[in-house]
Order: sequence, then C-alpha cells, then structure tokens
Amino acid sequence: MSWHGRGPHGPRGYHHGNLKEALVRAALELIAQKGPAGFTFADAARFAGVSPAAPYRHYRDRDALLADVAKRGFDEFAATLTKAWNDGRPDVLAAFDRLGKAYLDFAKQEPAYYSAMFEAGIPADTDAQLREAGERAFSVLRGAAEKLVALLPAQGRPPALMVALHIWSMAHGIASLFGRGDAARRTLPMPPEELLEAAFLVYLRGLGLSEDVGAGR
Amino acid sequence: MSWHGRGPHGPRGYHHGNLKEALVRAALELIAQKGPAGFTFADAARFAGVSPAAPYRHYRDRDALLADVAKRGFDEFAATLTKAWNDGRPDVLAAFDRLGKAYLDFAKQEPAYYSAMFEAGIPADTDAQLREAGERAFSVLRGAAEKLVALLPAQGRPPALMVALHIWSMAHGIASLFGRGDAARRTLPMPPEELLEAAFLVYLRGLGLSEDVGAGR
DNA sequence: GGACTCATGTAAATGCCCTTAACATGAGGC
DNA sequence: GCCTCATGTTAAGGGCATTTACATGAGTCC
Repeated sequence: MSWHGRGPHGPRGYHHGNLKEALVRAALELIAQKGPAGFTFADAARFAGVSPAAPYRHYRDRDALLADVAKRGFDEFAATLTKAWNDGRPDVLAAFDRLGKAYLDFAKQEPAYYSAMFEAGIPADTDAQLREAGERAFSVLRGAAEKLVALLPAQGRPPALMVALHIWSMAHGIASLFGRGDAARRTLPMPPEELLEAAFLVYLRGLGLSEDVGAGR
Repeated sequence: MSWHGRGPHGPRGYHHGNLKEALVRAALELIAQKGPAGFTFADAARFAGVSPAAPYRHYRDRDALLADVAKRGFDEFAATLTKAWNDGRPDVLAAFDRLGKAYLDFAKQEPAYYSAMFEAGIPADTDAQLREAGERAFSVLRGAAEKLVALLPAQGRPPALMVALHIWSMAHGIASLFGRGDAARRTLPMPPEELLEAAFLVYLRGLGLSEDVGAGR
C-alpha cells in the first residue's frame, strides 16, 4: 500500500489513504475541545483535510462515527482497567484501589472517549459492537467484584453483580459530576480520587471487608 | 393585562402574551422526546406557534433557554428532595431511604429536567442563578448527611460534606447509568431503586450506622 | 379618549451544517 | 496496460442559529 496521508495536515493526493482513522482522531480532538454536542461531521472532515461529503464513505452519519469512537473508547477503557486490576495482585484491596484510580484517570485523561461512551446519548441497542465493547469493559469490574466478595464468608455474601454495579455507579457518579477539570464542575473539598477512595473504603467496610481482612494473602 | 395565549396552540393575536413560559414548556416536551441535543430553538418556537426569531426576545440564545430549564429543574428538584427528606422525620434512616427513592423518581419522572441539569453541558459558572439553584438542591443532601453523621459517636465522625458528596455520587451514578427507562440503558438484575437502596445500606453500615442505631430517637 | 412608546412579534437575509446525487480519480487486480 | 470500484469532489436541497430592519398593539400619560 502506498501511503498518501503524510501525517496530520500533510500534503496528499486525491485519496486520503487513511481517512477513517483520521476521522476518529479528529472526533477525539474536537470532542475534547467542545464536547460531544459541539462536534460536527463537517468539522471532522475539515480537520482531516477532506470535503464535507467524504466521511459518508466511511460512516453512515455523524452518530455512526460517534458510536465508533465510543466503541474504541470502551476497548481502551477495558484495557486500562484490566491493567490496573492486574487480576487482583498483589492483593485484592490494593488492586481495587488502583482500579478506582484508573477509572477516574481515564475519565480525566480521555474526556473525549468518556463523553462519547457515556454522555453522547447513543442508543446502545442499535449497535451490537458497541454494546459488546461496553460489556467487556464492565466485565472487568464484575471480575473484580467477584474476587472482592470471595473474601467474605460464604453466607451473607452479596451478589457480585450487584457489587459491581455499585462500584460502577460510584465511580461513574464521581467521574461524571467532578471528574473533568474543565467546565460546569463543582468545587470539591478534596480531589475526586480521594473522594472515590473514601467512598470505596466506607463501602468495603460496609460489606465486612477491611484492610486487615483483604491484605492477608 | 389581557390574555392572548389561550392555552397551547389556542388562537392568539400578534403577541403571544406568555411566550417565555411556553418556550420552557416546549423545551421540556422536546427534550423529553429527543434528548437535550436533539432540541432546537426553532423547534421550540414552532411548538409555541411563533416565528423562529421570537425566542430571542426572551433568551439570548439556545443555551440560555437550556440554562433556564436547568435552573427551574434544580428548583423543582430541591423542593422534591426537601419534601422527601422532611427534616429526617420520623427517623433519619427512613427519611434517608425516601430521599434516595425521591432522587431516582425525579430522574425518571422528569428526564427532561434531569438532562438539562446534568447532561446538557452548560457551564455552571457563567450563570449565577443556575449555580445557586444547584447549590440549594445540593444543600438538601448536605443537611441529610449532617443528620446522618450526627448519629455517630463524635470521634471518628466523617466530614458531613464528604458523605453528602458520596450520596450524591451514588444516586447520580445510578440515575445516569440506569435511571431512565428509555434508550441506551443497560439491563439490570434489579430495579434502580433497589440497587440504590442496597448501596445506601452497605454504605451506612460502613459508616457504622445500622437500622438499630438509626431508628432510636 | 387619543397619541405615544416600547416590549414583543415578524420577515428576510447570511452563514453554517447535514445529507444525497452525480461525477472524478487513481490504486490494485487482471 | 486496462478496468474496476473504493474513495474523493462538487453541487444542490433543506434546516437551524442568529441578526437586522420593520410591524403591532398594550399600557401609559395627558
């Protein structure tokens, strides 16, 4: 394959050569700048240096591009969380703490992905790829929840799925309300990471887990 | 004052007579139908039966209307939460349970308000009215958190503000991820109200609160 | 009661965006 | 070396946001 696109804004021939990827990068850049609402298909085309009609060769419409961005976001997200969780090593509670920090860090470092994933208002049921990517990301949380509840005595053990949903809700709530430094956010008495860590600690204690219980190997 | 607008879509003269209110109602209707992104200023004007330029006599632009809707939403929200909390009567834990249910119920019954408040991406710092209305709503949660932590022994008592932020994050997380029946939502093993109630129970237990402690007057 | 004023509407115009249709280019297969 | 088809372009229709100049009439002031 001969390469036409020579880096962003580089000279090229009639064909771009790598437009689909360029559009995704453009979308990320523009969403990060102006939010998922303030991003237009025409903008992305301009950013990639093609005519406004060119993107339609790769995406049915603007929402399809957004859905693809969201799907890639879930993939990245799942990878990030998987790495942070690291199968619960060296011990489950320490890994769990890393997981929470990684969640918030992703929301802050990749606001464009996070917006596309959770705030763009894409109907998940219409795109199987997207739904599956989302489920893969969630399954990391569910795996962590399973290892967590496994630390508890078998009787009175709460459903791992419920615990996973609680974890997700807390992390998403904090990320969504306070996670991005930019606009529209409230001022906090502590950084979001600490807020989430504290919430996790209280929640784990409520489950019957504490540092003593969990740190034992 | 003689009244021109005779109910929705009723005949009227050159002047509408109540356009501002009509625009807010139109916005709520349209946001509920198509989300905050799929609502246009021109739509709202059409819905109210006026020309596309008329709304500019009442709102600087589309975002200003959205901000007004969000502000009214926070007012309603604060009233709803205040009523549900009822100053912690008859006992703090029962009132707290009502508070959580009221939170989710608001998100479900008034998705248009909730979207405008939390998902429309309005920079809160630009509109003092909006920020203050949001703070009034949050102060209900903070008041509840204060009564909650007051049940705990004075030493080791967590900061009420932090607890309030935790409560808000859990409720918002669940409302945002699972709260609206419509589109883009995941399927749950239990209704959102139960999910939140369970999260609250675990969290309260982690704080050192339980039914026994709280029900005592 | 009548004239005036100003808040509130309308019409028209600009510029941008979304989307489609008809046409152009050239990379890779034969 | 030709041909095909994926990938781009240009042009056009329709819609929305926003502004400007103009129209209406409700309430006010004499």
